[in-house]
Amino acid sequence: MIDIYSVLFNKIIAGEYPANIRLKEEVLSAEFNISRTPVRAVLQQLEQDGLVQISPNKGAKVLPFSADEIEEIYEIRKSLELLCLEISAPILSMQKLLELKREMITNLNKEDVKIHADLDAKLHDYLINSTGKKRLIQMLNQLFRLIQKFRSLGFMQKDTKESATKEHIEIIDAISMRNTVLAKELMRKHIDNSKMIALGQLYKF
Amino acid sequence: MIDIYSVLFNKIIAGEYPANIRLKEEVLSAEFNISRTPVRAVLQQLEQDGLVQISPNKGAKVLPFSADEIEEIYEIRKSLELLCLEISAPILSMQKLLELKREMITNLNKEDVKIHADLDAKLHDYLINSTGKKRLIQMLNQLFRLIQKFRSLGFMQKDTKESATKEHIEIIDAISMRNTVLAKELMRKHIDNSKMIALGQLYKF
DNA sequence: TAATGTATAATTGTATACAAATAAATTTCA
DNA sequence: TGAAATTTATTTGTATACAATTATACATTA
Repeated sequence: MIDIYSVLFNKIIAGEYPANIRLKEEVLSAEFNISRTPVRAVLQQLEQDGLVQISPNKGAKVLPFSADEIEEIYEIRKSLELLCLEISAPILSMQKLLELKREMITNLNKEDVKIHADLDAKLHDYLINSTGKKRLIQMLNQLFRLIQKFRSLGFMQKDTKESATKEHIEIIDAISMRNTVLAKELMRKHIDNSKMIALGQLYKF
Repeated sequence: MIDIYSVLFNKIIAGEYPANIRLKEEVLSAEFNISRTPVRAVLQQLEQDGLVQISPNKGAKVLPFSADEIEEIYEIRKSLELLCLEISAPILSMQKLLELKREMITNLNKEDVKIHADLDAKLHDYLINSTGKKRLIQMLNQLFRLIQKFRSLGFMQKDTKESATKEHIEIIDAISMRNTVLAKELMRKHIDNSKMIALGQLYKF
C-alpha cells in the first residue's frame, strides 16, 4: 500500500497524468491488483500532499503540478526553514557544526551528484530537526518530498554543486559565530538560489 | 462522517482524551453507530491534523495537545502569515482596505464577542486569501482550525477586544501606505500578542 | 519464581457486497 | 427537432466478512 502511494506520488510529480484527470478507484484497483479500500486510503494521502483533490461522490482528480507550484513550495519552505534557523541556530553544538563544515570542505570539488545531494540534505535536516518542533519538522519533510526530484537534479551541473556547498559553509560559519541574523540572510539567498536552480530543471519533465 | 470528524477533532483539542490513549476503530464505530470504514478515514484525517499518530497494525493514538503545541502553531502561523502579507500587501485594493478599517472603527467598543472574532477572521482571511497561493491558504486554514477555540475565547476579555482591533487598524493603515515592512512588523507583534492571549486561555480546559 | 514458548483473544488490514449518488443514455412529449 | 423526464450505467460511500498482525493470558521448563 505504501508502494502504490509512492508510485502514484511520483507519477503525478513527474507530470505523467494530465492535469484535472480523474483517478477512478476501480481503475487503480485493477492496475495495482488490490481492492478499492487501500486505494481510497492512498488517495486521501495524496490529497493531503496537495497532489489530488477529492470531492464528495465525485472522487479524486489530479491537480496541476507546475512551475507555480514549485515556486510556492519554495517560498513556504523558505519561511519555515528561516523559522527553524531562528530557533536552532543559538543552540547548535560547535562540534557538530565544525564536523559538518569539514565534510563540506572535503567534498567541495567532488563530482558525484549523490554526495552533494546527501550533504545538502544533511545540513538542512540538521538545522530543522534540532528545533525539536514536531509540526515544523513534519511540514518541512512533506514539502521536501514534493521537491526532492528537483533538488537532486539541480546538483547535476558542476557549478551548482560547488556554489551550493560554498553557501552551506558560509551559513555554518555564521551560525558558529552565533550571528543568527547573518545566517538567516545567507539562508534566504541560498534557498532563493536553490529555487531558481530547481525551476531551471523543470523543462526536463 | 464529516460529523464524527469534527466531534473527535473538538474532543481532542479540548483535552477530553488522555494523551497517548488508543482510539480503537471498533469502539468508535459502536459509539457513532457507523462501520469501521468511515472511522478509519476520519482517523487518517486526524493524523494529518497532527492530532493522532497512526502506526501500522497498531492503530491511532491521541497526541498531547498542550501549551507547547499552541506555541508552535502560533510561531508557524506567524511565519506563514508574514509571507502572505509580503505577497498580498502590495496588491490589496484601497477600497477594500478602507471598508475594513471603517468596520473596525465602527465596532471598536462593541461588547459582543462574536463581532470581534468575526472581524479578526475577516482581516486575516482577506490578507491570506488575496495571495492566491493555494497551499499557503490551505496550510493556514488548517492551523486556524486547531487554534480557533483559543482565538475566540481570547475575545472574552474587554481589553483584548479593543487592543486587537486597534492593532488591526494600525496594520491596515500601514498596508494602505504601502509600507509593507511596517505592516509586517506590526503583524508580527499582533500575532505574538494573540499567542499570549491564547496561552492565557489554556487553563480553561 | 522468572523466563520462554504457545495458545487465545483482540485489533488492524484488505476484499467483497451492497447502498447511495452521480453521470450517461434513452425515451417522451411539446 | 429539442428540451425535459426517465431509465440505465457508472462511480463513490458504507457495511460486513475474512485475513494478517499484534497483544494478552496461560502453560511449560529451568
